[in-house]
Amino acid sequence: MRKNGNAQTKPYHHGDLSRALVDAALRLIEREGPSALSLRAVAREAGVSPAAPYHHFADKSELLDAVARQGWAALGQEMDRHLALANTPAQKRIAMGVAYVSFSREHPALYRVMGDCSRDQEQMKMTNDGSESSGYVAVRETLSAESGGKASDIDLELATIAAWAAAHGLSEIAGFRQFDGLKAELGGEEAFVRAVLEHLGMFTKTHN
Amino acid sequence: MRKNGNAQTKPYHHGDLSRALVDAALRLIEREGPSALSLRAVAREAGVSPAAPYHHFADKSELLDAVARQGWAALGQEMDRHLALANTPAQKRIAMGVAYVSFSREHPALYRVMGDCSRDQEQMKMTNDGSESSGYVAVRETLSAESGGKASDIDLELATIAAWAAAHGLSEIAGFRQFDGLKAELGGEEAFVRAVLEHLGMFTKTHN
DNA sequence: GCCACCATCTGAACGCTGTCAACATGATCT
DNA sequence: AGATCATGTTGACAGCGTTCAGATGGTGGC
Repeated sequence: MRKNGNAQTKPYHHGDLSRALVDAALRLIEREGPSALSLRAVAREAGVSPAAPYHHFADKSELLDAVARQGWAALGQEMDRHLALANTPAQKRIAMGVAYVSFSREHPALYRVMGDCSRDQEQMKMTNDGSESSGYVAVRETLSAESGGKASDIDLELATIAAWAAAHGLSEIAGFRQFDGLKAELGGEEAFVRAVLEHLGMFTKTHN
Repeated sequence: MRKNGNAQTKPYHHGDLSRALVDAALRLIEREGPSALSLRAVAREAGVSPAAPYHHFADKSELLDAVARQGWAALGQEMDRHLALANTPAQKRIAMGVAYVSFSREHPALYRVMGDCSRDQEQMKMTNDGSESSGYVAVRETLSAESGGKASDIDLELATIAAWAAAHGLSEIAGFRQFDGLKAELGGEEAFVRAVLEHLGMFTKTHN
């Protein structure tokens, strides 16, 4: 009845409404913020009736899922781009963190939708299949390289999770007004983000 | 016209509807989840008409604000409780992190409301006045003690922000299913959280 | 070339939501 | 006692997600 699989088959009437709806949602989200993102508004933006999306998505959350996937893909590209500019593992680790937080700060509404989707599904939805996201793997590999390959698998996993948690947490609080003074002092938000990330383990005792 | 200040003056008809509404919201949020938290549902739960809340809160978000403040207060108490059980600064740092994440994991719906409010107001709303939250100060003091008082103010601030970001980030991803195996291996979710927090700065180079 | 089929889109409807204006109630002050 | 005003109710409005019956029009079989 309803397509749940790859919605890539060309539609008949519109042209490609699935994609048009996602694009309309992305446009709306950047223009009006996440609270303005109603199904009806998306349909309006795409120029179709409020019921039209239901032939392509089971419900609103499935449309938001598609938007979120687009967002995670873009974030992954951004991390790759920053990664290519860094040389040492330590530089790479920081570069990925800065890329992650910068993206979330430049597209806060989209990042919010991405986070809501992940939370609802209780997983990082960065790939549509069940495999690990390329970003997650890249972080772990960088940490592995930084340890000289001497870290155990479990330590590596835990450190990767910690890094991811820090990036996500910083993404959500970096915009708080109480940091405005500190940002000015450090020369901008990116410098602030970099500084925070560099202070992550400042007082963590060495592990055995 | 509408009270925006301390809504603690005893109401006439109901008894204390402001508080009753917040309590009803907390009850609803734990029972039905955050998506069921509509103004009308809260009024229903409190046994009043849908328009009654508007004599105590300007709009829905102001009611949620009050709920969030209650949540931050409870979280602060929980952190204090864990703090009292730890001895060394390092233990205290970890204990506060575990307390934070445990609270958010035990009351996920409430924590979501708390986060949404903070995000909308672009600040950590842990106190109703503009002062720094006691939790934030406690973290900074612990980190200061751990450094032996030798860390600069700015380093201390950055490290505190990093710690807060990590705790918040871990709160949001700790429930993801992809960590279930790791949690089982480590002996439960709290052990997992503790392990992640201890790996926070695993590969961070020493600062100068 | 025609027709039946079916994916796609529309229009109208339902119950829900947040919010408001008008009105009712009743405690408090003089 | 009577005025006042904070508090509560009722009824209404637009907008929301969602569903369903029916219109539309491209596609494959004959």
